[in-house]
Amino acid sequence: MARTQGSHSDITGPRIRKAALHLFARYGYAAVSMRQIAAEVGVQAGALYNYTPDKQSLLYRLMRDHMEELLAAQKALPSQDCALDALRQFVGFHIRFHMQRPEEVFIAYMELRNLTPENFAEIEALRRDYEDALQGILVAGQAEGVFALQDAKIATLAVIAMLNGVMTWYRAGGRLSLDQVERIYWDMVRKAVAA
Amino acid sequence: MARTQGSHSDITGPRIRKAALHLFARYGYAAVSMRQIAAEVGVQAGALYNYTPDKQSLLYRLMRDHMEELLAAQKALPSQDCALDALRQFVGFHIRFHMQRPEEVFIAYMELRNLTPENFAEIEALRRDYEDALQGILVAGQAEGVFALQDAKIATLAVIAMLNGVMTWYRAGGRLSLDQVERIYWDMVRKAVAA
DNA sequence: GTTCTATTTGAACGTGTGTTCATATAAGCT
DNA sequence: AGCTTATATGAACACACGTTCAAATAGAAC
Repeated sequence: MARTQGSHSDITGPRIRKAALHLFARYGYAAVSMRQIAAEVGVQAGALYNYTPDKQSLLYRLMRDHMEELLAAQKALPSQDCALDALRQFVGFHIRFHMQRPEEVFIAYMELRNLTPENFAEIEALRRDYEDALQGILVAGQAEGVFALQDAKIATLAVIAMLNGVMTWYRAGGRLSLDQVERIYWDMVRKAVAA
Repeated sequence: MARTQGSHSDITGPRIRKAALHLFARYGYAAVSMRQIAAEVGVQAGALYNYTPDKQSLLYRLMRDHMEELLAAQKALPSQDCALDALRQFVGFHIRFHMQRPEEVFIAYMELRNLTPENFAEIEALRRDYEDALQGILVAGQAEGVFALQDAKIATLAVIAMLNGVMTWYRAGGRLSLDQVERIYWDMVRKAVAA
């Protein structure tokens, strides 16, 4: 049981991250030990330290990678002609992206308080970037006259909170398809911000 | 430092619960030790066990008391003539009740996974009771023809998720008064479920 | 087939965990 | 003033924690 250059190393690293992801999502960062993560990978605890400087970095990197993926995917969306289309696209994107990564999403807002202050600030900045994208759409829609909002910032947070609620109940194979879920939420969001 | 019948006992008990509330809300159940709680109260760790059988019960009782208070207060609301008024009343109640207990609210949905299965089932039942009250209003409104919902259950969860979002950003003394916040959210909820 | 080195082990470090319990203490009752 | 008893102490229990590191190991390179 030793190395295989660019083999064990390339395999163990991702497996550790995946195990940490599952366990943090299931039991919470503080309740999961390095030994549990190691056991899930099939390795001794000491071996983890070839891949992460410490437990905190394991959490931070999971969150940062998730947020950066989210931002990159959002920025890659095709631009739309009107705010209504942009909002529809955003709602569909948000629901689908998050549905595909329930564990990352769960960790990303349950474990914020377990980040060191510096790490927290970085993640929080990424989150604000994402919120700003939605807020931009809402403000543009107000200018177009298709949206009517008493407060754009609060509307932004309200829409995201509502959409994130999907995560708490949706289970693949349940009574509703993803398409249906998307339609239902789009209907509510559209009406909530409508002029 | 010993007892005062119906004095130390009546004082230490609540102080322990209050300390646990603050610390669990701030750092999370798993990250808080019995010794930290004891230190906050100004007592040794062993003394806590005169007031709680174990750490788990401390968490469970905080959550159960909170949920029962919430349910009792909700059931005590005056009945309304129409679903629209009932929904407006519910939105106002929900926002104000939760704003007054940010720590209890935070714990009640961040620490669910740290409950034993039996305790979790009980809390979850209480939560469902509360959701059912809102769902009843929405269904009644559909019958009256004032609400139009593709799916009443999802609308219920969406409204609650949206309202709970307030907790993540509202700070007393911020740029918006509670009345303003209530108006803004009521505006969005009303439109989201409107026929 | 030998050497080299990336990778893993396994034990150890110091500290902290939830919980228990014999002992000490001080207030209430008579 | 003395007795009783509710309350709190403080040490101890067995175990778990994150992290470190010398030593062992096994694939890659020659």
